[in-house]
Amino acid sequence: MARRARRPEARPDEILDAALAVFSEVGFAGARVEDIAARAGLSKGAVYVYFESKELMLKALVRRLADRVVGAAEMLVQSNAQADAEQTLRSLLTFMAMQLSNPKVSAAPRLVLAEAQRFPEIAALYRDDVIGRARQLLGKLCDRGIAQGVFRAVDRDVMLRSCAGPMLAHMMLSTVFADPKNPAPPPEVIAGGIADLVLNGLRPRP
Amino acid sequence: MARRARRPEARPDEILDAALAVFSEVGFAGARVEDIAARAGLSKGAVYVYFESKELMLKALVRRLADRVVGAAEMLVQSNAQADAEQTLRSLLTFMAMQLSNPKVSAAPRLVLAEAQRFPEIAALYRDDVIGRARQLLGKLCDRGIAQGVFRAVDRDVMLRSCAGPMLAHMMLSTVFADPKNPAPPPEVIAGGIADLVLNGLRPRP
DNA sequence: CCTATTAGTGACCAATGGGTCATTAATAGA
DNA sequence: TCTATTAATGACCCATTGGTCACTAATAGG
Repeated sequence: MARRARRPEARPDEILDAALAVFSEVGFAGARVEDIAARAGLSKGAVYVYFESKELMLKALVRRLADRVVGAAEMLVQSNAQADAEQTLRSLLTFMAMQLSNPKVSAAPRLVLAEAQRFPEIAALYRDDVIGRARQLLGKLCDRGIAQGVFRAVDRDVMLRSCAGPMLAHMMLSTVFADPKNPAPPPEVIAGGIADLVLNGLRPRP
Repeated sequence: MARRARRPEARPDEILDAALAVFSEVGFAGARVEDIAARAGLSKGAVYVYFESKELMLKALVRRLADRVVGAAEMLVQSNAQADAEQTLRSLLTFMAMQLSNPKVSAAPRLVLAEAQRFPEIAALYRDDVIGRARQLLGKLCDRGIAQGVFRAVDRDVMLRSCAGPMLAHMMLSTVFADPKNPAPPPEVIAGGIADLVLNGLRPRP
């Protein structure tokens, strides 16, 4: 086989990209290291230069990905720190729904959902680094809304489930369970509808 | 090994029970037919008397399970056909949240979420037999609420995501991502909170 | 009892795939 | 240009496991 250029610095990331693609297609157990290597343009042996085992690849992958979605969400909330909480939450929900409609973005959380049961360490990592931060973020936003008088008091665990849940459902429905015969409305419409419902739900009753 | 009594009629169900347990612990690809057999109190060979292959076991399993949760939900809505839509939806949401807090009940949907990507046939089956029916059910309930003047007009796809999503999130958070250090409030409290928020969200604005 | 039937067994086969390592080739430095 | 270093290869090893099948033993019927 044609020998490829030596670019050791770039390898780990390339391998992880390939691993995410393969894992999310056939699952962790079903993925062959040789396929991951091939997709990264390497031989199997080279993969083991950078990662000790297939399982450590999975962990590195989750660690690398944990930041991306939540990080972007935190950024969005922070940059809207002055705006009213209602508008910020609407932007956040819309942004998330749009992101998660993209199979490439949703591949990572989908993979975690699929494998968490089998790898308690990964479940714990995700719980602390993604779910925990999302809960914090929503909690703070919620406090702001309450202070501004636009949200009523809501438990954080209820808030987390009520905001993240529809996003999760939308992700699954627009990727693995997408029905070519009955296409759903475009994501921005769905996202807007969900935001309307949740925001209306958060409004204090007269 | 001690030979067990011959009870051919009961075998398929016993094997599927065992398969669900093993699949949901280690995933489909990670499950060994021999382990499934052992858990059912049989040898590997016997399993192949009843199921042609491991994959057909998975399909049979999903088919058998599809009914259970949605069937119960449909029953609940039907038996409350006279009551007001708001109260019915509250009961439905609470019932689902309680059910899905139980790892034994949630094992099946969790398994489907994990494997659907890899088995398009299973994804299609679940989409039609579970998600489709849930969408119908919520749509009808929604129509009733609108007719009674207690719900405002909501798109069915938004309704599906906004109702099923929090349940899904609750399921994942109370099983795979449960944090022993920060226990969530009891399920009935969470369920009530979610129902409050969603119902308030559905109320027509003055 | 004796025999026919069939549920159930478990040794075995063949393929698969994670992981290793001796070897090769590309580069850096002198 | 020559040598030392190291990125990368791929043939190989071997444990694992889906699936088969010749055989065993429990039951049913006469």
